[in-house]
Amino acid sequence: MSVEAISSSIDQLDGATSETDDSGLPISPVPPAYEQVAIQLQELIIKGTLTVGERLPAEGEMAAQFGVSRSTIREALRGLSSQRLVYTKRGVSGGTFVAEPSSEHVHTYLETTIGLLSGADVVSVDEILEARELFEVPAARLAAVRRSEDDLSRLRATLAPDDGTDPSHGFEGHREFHFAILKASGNQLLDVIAGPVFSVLETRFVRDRTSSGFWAAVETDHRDIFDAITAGDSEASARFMHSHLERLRPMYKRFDRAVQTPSD
Amino acid sequence: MSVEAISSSIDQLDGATSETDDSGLPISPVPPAYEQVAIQLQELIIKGTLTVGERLPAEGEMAAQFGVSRSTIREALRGLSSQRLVYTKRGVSGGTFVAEPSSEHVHTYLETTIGLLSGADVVSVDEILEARELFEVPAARLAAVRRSEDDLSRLRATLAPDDGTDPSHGFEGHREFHFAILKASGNQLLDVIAGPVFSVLETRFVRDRTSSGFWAAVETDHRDIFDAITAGDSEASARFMHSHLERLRPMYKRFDRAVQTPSD
DNA sequence: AGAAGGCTAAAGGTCAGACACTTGAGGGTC
DNA sequence: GACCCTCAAGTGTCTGACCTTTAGCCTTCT
Repeated sequence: MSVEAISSSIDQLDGATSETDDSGLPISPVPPAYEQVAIQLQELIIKGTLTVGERLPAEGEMAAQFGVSRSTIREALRGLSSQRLVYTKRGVSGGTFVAEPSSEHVHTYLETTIGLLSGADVVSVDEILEARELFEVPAARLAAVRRSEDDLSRLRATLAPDDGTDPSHGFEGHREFHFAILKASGNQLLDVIAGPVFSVLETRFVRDRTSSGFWAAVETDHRDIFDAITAGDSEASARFMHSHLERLRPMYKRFDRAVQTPSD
Repeated sequence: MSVEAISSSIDQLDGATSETDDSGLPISPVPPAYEQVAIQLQELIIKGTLTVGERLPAEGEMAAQFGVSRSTIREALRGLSSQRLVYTKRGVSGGTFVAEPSSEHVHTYLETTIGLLSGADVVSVDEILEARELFEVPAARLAAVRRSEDDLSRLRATLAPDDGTDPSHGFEGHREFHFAILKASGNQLLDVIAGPVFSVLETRFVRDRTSSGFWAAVETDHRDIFDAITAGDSEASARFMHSHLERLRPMYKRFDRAVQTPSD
């Protein structure tokens, strides 16, 4: 699985001719060398020829193996590392290593990308809101059945302290509560996908603190959901989450298109 | 919005000191220049300072603006282009341009990443199967209400022709059918998210053709769902989809962990 | 006049080689 | 035995050159 496996899997580059062409013409533009290298390495990683944590050959060695210059190799690696497929370490024990897939990276990527899709009007707020409901209502249902003690205390921590109605609590508490629900759903894939959808709504559409009465109502909703989850009542939990999201909906819609305030 | 906007937003690099540190120590490792450049450009794109389709300055110009070499700029750009934030064109009218966000790219990325997450056992098949059900059942429900004529004919095309029970139809037809349902749901976000989840199941867990009796049952399920969608009966549609997925479930589980067959 | 073909310049793609910086390890000194 | 120094391997960065691609322009031939 080490360097030998790599060098045996490598197609030396010279005048590669790919066979598919978007425009339907028989000719095909040769992709740049850095891209070919990146693709080959990516395949080795995806197929599992290169295992997680494994160290790739040094840049210079790879350059020799692929028959390209070190700069080309580096450009390929930059692409892979920005996709979190590899990471690099400096120093004598340094090198390029196959990265461990992490759901956090996916979260970051999705948040950025969904934000861009919505900013470019490829997807509408309504679609995001609908998707959110599709994700979070089942999440609440699952959470009621699966929540651990840790989940419960995490949820409890996001609720406003007592009845003090701490005004500063609203926004952050709301955020944390919903993330905690997703986590408590016990399905990491749901968590990692629904999290960014929610984040985008929060960061792109909610700007100002709304009236304190509003946050009080939100808080009440949260407590209802929390109680249902604590009681293990999945249907009530789903129902409360549903009506909670209905209450929130107009808030997001109101701020739609009011983004891009040049003041940061 | 052009070069001036960029140069005014650029932090010339020399001895930048970031303030956050994972290990909690007061010192902080300075990220490589290419990364700093990439981050700055990424922010300009996300914030909308650089608009879609806009051309960035030539590599040489940016190198001068950032106070780094052209290689460093290029490494930064490779990272951005592998995230599909920018793309490059060669020739006299060439350059680096801000890319239009596309749901296809998201699909590709998610498929790769979810595949890796499952390959590394970060998420289990059960989680993927559960998430799929969470996505596709509502998709079927929505499709029944929203499907256009195009959607219907696309769906119809994925069904086996008549009763010929074309044996080769099974797998591909199944694939197409589910994608068509997602599309017919009318929610692109749901489509772009659920699509890769389904793809991963198909490409990583289903390998062999199962018995023809199995595919016949699948075909019957598909027709039931199709009829319900055609009739606009959202609840029936959801119900049929649900039982269809229950039928499929053991198939995926059976092939779990039987991956990594070295024969390609 | 119009079409075909070649010239040119701008911009990305690639290369070679050098040097700087980082970091773990081994060895030497007190 | 603890501390410091040096060394080596590897990534990070720079320089400067040359190649390749491509659109527009210009020339030339019909």
